[in-house]
Amino acid sequence: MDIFSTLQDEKARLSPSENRIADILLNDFEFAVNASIIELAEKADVSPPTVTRFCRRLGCESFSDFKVQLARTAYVGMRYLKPEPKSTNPGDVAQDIITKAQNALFLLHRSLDLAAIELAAERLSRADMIYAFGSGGNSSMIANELQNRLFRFGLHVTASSDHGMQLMMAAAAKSTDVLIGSSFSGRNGELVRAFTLARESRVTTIALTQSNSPVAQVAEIVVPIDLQEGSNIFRPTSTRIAYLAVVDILASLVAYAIQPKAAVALRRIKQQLVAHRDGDDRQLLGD
Amino acid sequence: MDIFSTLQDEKARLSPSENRIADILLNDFEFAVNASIIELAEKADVSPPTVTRFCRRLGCESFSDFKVQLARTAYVGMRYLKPEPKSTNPGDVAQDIITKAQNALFLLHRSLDLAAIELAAERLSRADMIYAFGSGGNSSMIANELQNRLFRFGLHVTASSDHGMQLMMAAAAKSTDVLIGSSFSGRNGELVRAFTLARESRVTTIALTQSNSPVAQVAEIVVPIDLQEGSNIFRPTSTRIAYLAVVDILASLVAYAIQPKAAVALRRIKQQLVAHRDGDDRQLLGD
DNA sequence: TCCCTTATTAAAATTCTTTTCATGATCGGT
DNA sequence: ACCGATCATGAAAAGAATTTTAATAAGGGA
Repeated sequence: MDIFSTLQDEKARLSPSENRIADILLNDFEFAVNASIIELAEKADVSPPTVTRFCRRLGCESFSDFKVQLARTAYVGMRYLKPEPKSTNPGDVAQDIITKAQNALFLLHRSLDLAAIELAAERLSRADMIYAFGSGGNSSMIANELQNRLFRFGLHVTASSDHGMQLMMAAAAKSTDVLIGSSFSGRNGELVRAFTLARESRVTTIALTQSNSPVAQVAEIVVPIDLQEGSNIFRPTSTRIAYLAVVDILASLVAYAIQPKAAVALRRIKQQLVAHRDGDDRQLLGD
Repeated sequence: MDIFSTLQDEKARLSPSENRIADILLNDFEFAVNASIIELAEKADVSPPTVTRFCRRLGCESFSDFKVQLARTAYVGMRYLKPEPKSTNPGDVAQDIITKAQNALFLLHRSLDLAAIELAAERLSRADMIYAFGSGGNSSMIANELQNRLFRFGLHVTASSDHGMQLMMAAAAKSTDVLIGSSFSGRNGELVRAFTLARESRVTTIALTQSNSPVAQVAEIVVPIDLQEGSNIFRPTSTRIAYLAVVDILASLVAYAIQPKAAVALRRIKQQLVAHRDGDDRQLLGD
């Protein structure tokens, strides 16, 4: 577990002096990782022993252990306390985007519901047919991605971003099928309808969405993904990266669950692709 | 700049003793970040002053500064030295995938050609019409993503993953248009043809691909993305995440270049979406 | 109010880190 | 092969930083 979550958890129970130390960590992090215990103590207006105790309280061996933990967490975890890009020049924008993406992954990792993912993977790997639904630029990409990943293992999958088709497919699905749907906002009413319909025939329904959202409420298995977008309206990507990572995890688990079948299918696809190009075997599966 | 690249650069010039220290960092990193200078010196079979000198050589103030730098870089940067997932249980798979994704972003950030990106963004923002091409599950997703991002700014874009259409569109494009194509492998022969055709009419051509690949060779502007996939054939995702991040950067720079126009278009799209749902304004742009 | 618990620190002890200086090795040029 | 210069290294000393100890202060009930 990392320091910042511990800090969040403990902050209320901290004494006034310790709170001053915590504040420095949160506000002037750069200073904190570089300072000696004495400097830090001075800045917080406490004595060095208080700092040592503070570190121990947060689960560290010693002050230097604490600094290492801090630095380690911070590379990724800290940045979300400093929200916006410094300027619109390419270097800063790139840095900001990449940091946000790494953060999204970091937060995702922390909040993953592994049990749900495992269950979802298990159902997917046994499905007679898989329907992957999602609409709007983001979720439809996820639906396509699911198709793209799963068909390679020899599974039967189709993706749709068309509400009408989704409803018809949901109505036609059987109890041995799986419907997996993505909704970033959790408020895709049509998807809710499709899920509801599918559950009437006891089709397994899996939702990748925000927990406690309308979509989450109607799905049998919910893989919660709770990340809020940064306030910059131009940029919805980091959440998508998190979704992609979840799909990746799901697909990998499915692959492991059905190893032999998947390997055969993959080999065939690969041969097909290589024949179609110039025989370079090192290329990707697909482009 | 981070310690690991410095280490890579310097390693050849290091003395034998210093090399032993470097080896410990690379092989037993966990030990290294937690050890005191004395422990580290002992393990490397050198004296503490040698360690101090080693740290200075790598550009750090002191040993403790060095440890902080190390820990900071390591959270993301270090992991790629330990390649494969430990097991196929969900926790390990998730950890492995997320680490790889973060690494892909980390390596991408290091190798970004900002000048090329800036130039590409500038051309995109002035284009009369943008054609986004890509085939195969991965690149076609990127093409769609480009469309999805750019149309929101009021630009004219179309994406295609169909070779025939691509050729026709490339033939029809004018010199005020921009053709942007993605190829993970760089060996998409049809895309090469489309690029070649487009350049005959002096259409601006932008490639997101591996440097020095066939696709890169025919494009006017190359945004190089050079990451090799891990050896696990089940998993091509982390490269895609890097491509997505590049698209994100490009799209953001385009947005900044054409601010007012983009903001208006976005507002309209947002109203449309909100009206269509249940009026919750906090949701994403699209699902 | 008094006593107990907890928080805090000054000072001492300890441990870690760096500097200094001396030694040994290496290398290029005679 | 020899010499001198440069570099690498470590022992010991000096200097910091950190932790422990033990004593004080500050709250919070009985």
